[in-house]
Order: sequence, then structure tokens, then C-alpha cells
Amino acid sequence: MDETSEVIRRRHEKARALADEDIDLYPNDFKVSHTVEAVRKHIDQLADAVDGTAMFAMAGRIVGLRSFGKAAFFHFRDYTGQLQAYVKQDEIGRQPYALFKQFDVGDFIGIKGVVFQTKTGEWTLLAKEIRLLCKAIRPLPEKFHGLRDPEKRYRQRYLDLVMNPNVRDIFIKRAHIVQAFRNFFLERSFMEVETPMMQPIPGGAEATPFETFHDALGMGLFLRIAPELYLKRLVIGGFDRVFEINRSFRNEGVSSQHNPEFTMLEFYQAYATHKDLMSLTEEMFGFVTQQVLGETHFKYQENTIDMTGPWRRLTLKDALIELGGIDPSILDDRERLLDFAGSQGIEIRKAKRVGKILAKLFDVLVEPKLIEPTFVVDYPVEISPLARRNSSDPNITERFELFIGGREIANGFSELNDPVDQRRRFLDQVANREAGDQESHYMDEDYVMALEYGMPPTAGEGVGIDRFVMLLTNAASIREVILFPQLKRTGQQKK
RNA sequence: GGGCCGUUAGCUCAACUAGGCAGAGCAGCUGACUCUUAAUCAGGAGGUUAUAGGUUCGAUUCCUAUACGGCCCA
Repeated sequence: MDETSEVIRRRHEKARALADEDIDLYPNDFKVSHTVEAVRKHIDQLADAVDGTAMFAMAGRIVGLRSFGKAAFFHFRDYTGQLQAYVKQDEIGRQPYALFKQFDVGDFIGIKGVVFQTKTGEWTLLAKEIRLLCKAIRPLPEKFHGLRDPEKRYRQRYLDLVMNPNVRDIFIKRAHIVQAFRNFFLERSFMEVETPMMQPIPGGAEATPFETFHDALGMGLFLRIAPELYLKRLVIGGFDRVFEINRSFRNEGVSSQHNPEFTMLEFYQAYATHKDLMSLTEEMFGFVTQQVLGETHFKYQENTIDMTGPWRRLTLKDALIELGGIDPSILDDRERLLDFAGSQGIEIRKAKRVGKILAKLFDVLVEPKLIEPTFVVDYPVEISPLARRNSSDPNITERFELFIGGREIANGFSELNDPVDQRRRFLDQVANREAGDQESHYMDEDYVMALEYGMPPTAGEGVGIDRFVMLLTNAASIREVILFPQLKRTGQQKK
């Protein structure tokens, strides 16, 4: 369809005409002396810019063009910003100006020139020389409305980034967020590591994994659903403070809240407890928010959220009673819980145990109400197979989850380092799996063996980076904060 | 997996409720124009209406299926 498009055909013809004039359409020998940002700084600080004697060699993409008979203004953009340029025949000569007339919005150009102020006061580069650096064959989307079609924005994110400055800002902010987390841990003597994404036994979360196959080893492998068990092996190996910021993969539905690959921060600290991590978490999110936004509160959708700690802490059961409206007397009664769930229209599949039912009720009834940062603690042991039991109540674990803006943002706990209990917990998970719960943990004897060599008392936590980026960028969909979100392939790509 | 909505020119959108020659702005093209900034003025061009069927004298419009996307629910 595109091939018959008038606009594209014209561009091809133009490119051919330029090539016939011995113009290189894709040269790479232009040397840039200044970015847009550097020129603006130069103007502020040095007189030679103002008196028009300083020469600048600049390059970028033409993003808007206003052409007259023998002169033209255009804006061009590099990665630091956008600047207006003024080209006139009197300055560059007849032949070069005739060539310049063949340039289009979307082309990359290199200009050498001096700066001046137009009568409206806008600093502008007056071209002494202008060269084509790359001829664009396809036209950019409409200049005023930009690119709106969500499908096109995701499939051709490069166009989205060229046309929509707010989208560009989201991903710049995302980079700053990740950098701020990284700095936070590096300042505290944590070591950044990379652990396997291809694992023989997927562990560290309750989720369905992707499967793949290694031909040479003749071995099935899973894409990791979490890095947890490998990071704890590193603590066993003597790296007392480690963190990893990287992708995990879960073979589940795609929605505005879920992408099959997503980014998690996980960190582990020896000789710390879940309570230490809760304090660290308050500090960490406060730090990152301050670094990125310059303040510790922000607006997310309808709500204003303040990240200043300390945050509210409540137990899972109290949350269910207070915010979920559940009668305290039924919390340990599986049948009555199922009845209650049914009365609320909440479907509980398979023969789930009390802990699972409580978690499900919490997801539906409580989670959306936790707008301000809130820690929920005291999770049942049967849904926390890797967490240390609470010293005073063996049925609950030393675990917390952090909720902000009605979503789970982090999950942390004191780690279970008793290998005997760990094996029992795995066996319990295996029984669940055999009872039909496909998300239950696998038995991982290799990990139990590692624990048998001794893991120091440790606490660890995982943070959903994409979700946190959504909060700080006020994004309603996870696709707005992932550069290339997963989409179905189109008919053309199918083969 | 289910429900609702969408897909029309390179891009942004009309033509809906009532089936009757598919329109506009931007981009592109031709011409004019050496301080414009969504430049302006004049002219001309651009379409397999997502795909495949059906109903009809006639379908962008009504019906069915499919593909892709969005929102909501599970």
C-alpha cells in the first residue's frame, strides 16, 4: 500500500535527482562541534556568539520547515534540543540553495554557521554551509497533531519518539529512575550483578514461565520469572549486598498492567531483616522520587501521592477487616471465606487454601484502596515459600508488600535460610502443583543444597520498576513506559 | 477467555443517528514570496473505506466471520 503512495514516490524521485547531481545521500564525514544545548550555553556565556563571529557546526533532523522564495527558516533537532536555522541564498549561494530546496522535513542535515537573534528574539543559526546527512524516504506524521494511533505508536516507537515530546520525556525519566535506584545501592556498598535469565528450574515467584530449548546441550530451559534464588546463592557465596536490575518473564496475559517481559529490581542484604528493609524502602523511594521529580510528592491519575515516610504498616488480616469489610471471625474458615468470596462475585478457582483465598480477596477488595504508600505485613506461610517464619507465629512470615497508587510495587522479606524447612516448603508447593495450581513453586534441590552450606541471616526485596515508572510519569498503561511493548504480530510479519 | 468500541489519503479527522458521486486540514506537488515559527496566498493531485463474504438496484454506512488495536471484566 505504501509503495503506491504519492508522497513516498516523490521522495524516491527527489533522492534519485540529488544522487544524479553527485550528492551523497548518506555521508558520514560531517563533524559536529556543538550540540543545541552547547550552543545555548555558549550564547549565555560568551560574547563572540552574540556578535556573530563564533562558528558552530551542528547537525540534526529537520522537524519543521517554512520556506520562502530565496530563504527559509526551519527547526532542527538533536538529542539535546531543538534550534531554529535560517538559510538564505545570499549567504550560501545559488547552487547550494537550489539543492537545499530539495531537502524535506525528516531529513538529517549538517549546518555550519553563526548565531543571531530574529526580530522576535529567537536565537537562530544563520547557515553559511548546509549539507544533507541523510535523506528520509518516508514522511513524518502530521506536525501539529503528531502520531495518535496507539498501535502505530507502539509498533513504530521511533516515530512516537520523534513526534511526541511527552513520550520522549517519559523514557528519559525512566532512565533517570533506573539510574537513581542504581546510585542508591552503589552508595550503600551493594554490588550490581547479572544472574541467569535461562534457568533449568524457574523459581522466586509464583508464575507460569516461558519455556525454551538449548539444542547443543539438549536441554529444556525456562526464562526466569525472578532472579531471587540466584541472588541468594551469591549471598551464600559471600557477596553480602547484591542487586540486579533486569528483565523477568511471565507467560501470562497481556494488559494495560502486564507485559510478558518486565523489569525488576531485586536486592539482598545479609544481616538485615524485613523491618530493616521497610525502612530502607522508605528511604529508597523517597530518594528516587526526589532525584527524578525534585520533590517527594506527585499526582497520579486522580490522586496526589506523598512519598514522605514513615508509611502506614498494617497486617494482611487487619487490611482485610478494615478495608475489605470482612468479618474477622471468618478469616481462618475456608468454607465461610469461599462463601464470602462468592457473595462478592469473586471467583476462586480450584481447591485453594486459606492463604490463597485471603490473597485473592485482598487483591480485589483491598489493593485498589491502598493509594498512599502502605506496607502490608504478616503474609501466611503457605503463600510465602521462600520467606522466614515469624518467630512468634509460625503460620505467618516476616514478609511485607508495598502498595502505592492501588498497585503492588514491592515485595520483601526476611529470607528463609533453614534448609530443612525450605525443603518442606518446596514439597508443600509441589503438592499444590499436583493439586492443580500451575503457579506453585517447583522443587529446587540445587537451591536447598546451597542453603545447606549456610546462608547468613538475610533480607531481600523485589521492586517492579515498570509500575514505579508508571507512577512517576502518571502513565495509565504499562505500554506507555516500555519502549517496545509486546504486541501480536501482524499478518505481514507472519511467516 | 468474555463484553464494549475502533480500523477511511503518508498523518489527524469528517461522511453517525437516515444506505445514494468518500470530504477537510497538515504533509507532498506546481506557481508567488529573503525575519518565518501550526508561515501566507493561488492552483492542482492524492482512496482496493483493515480483510473475506452476505443483504441490496446501490454498502464507508446494515449483517456474519477473520485480523490487529483500545477500554473494561475474568
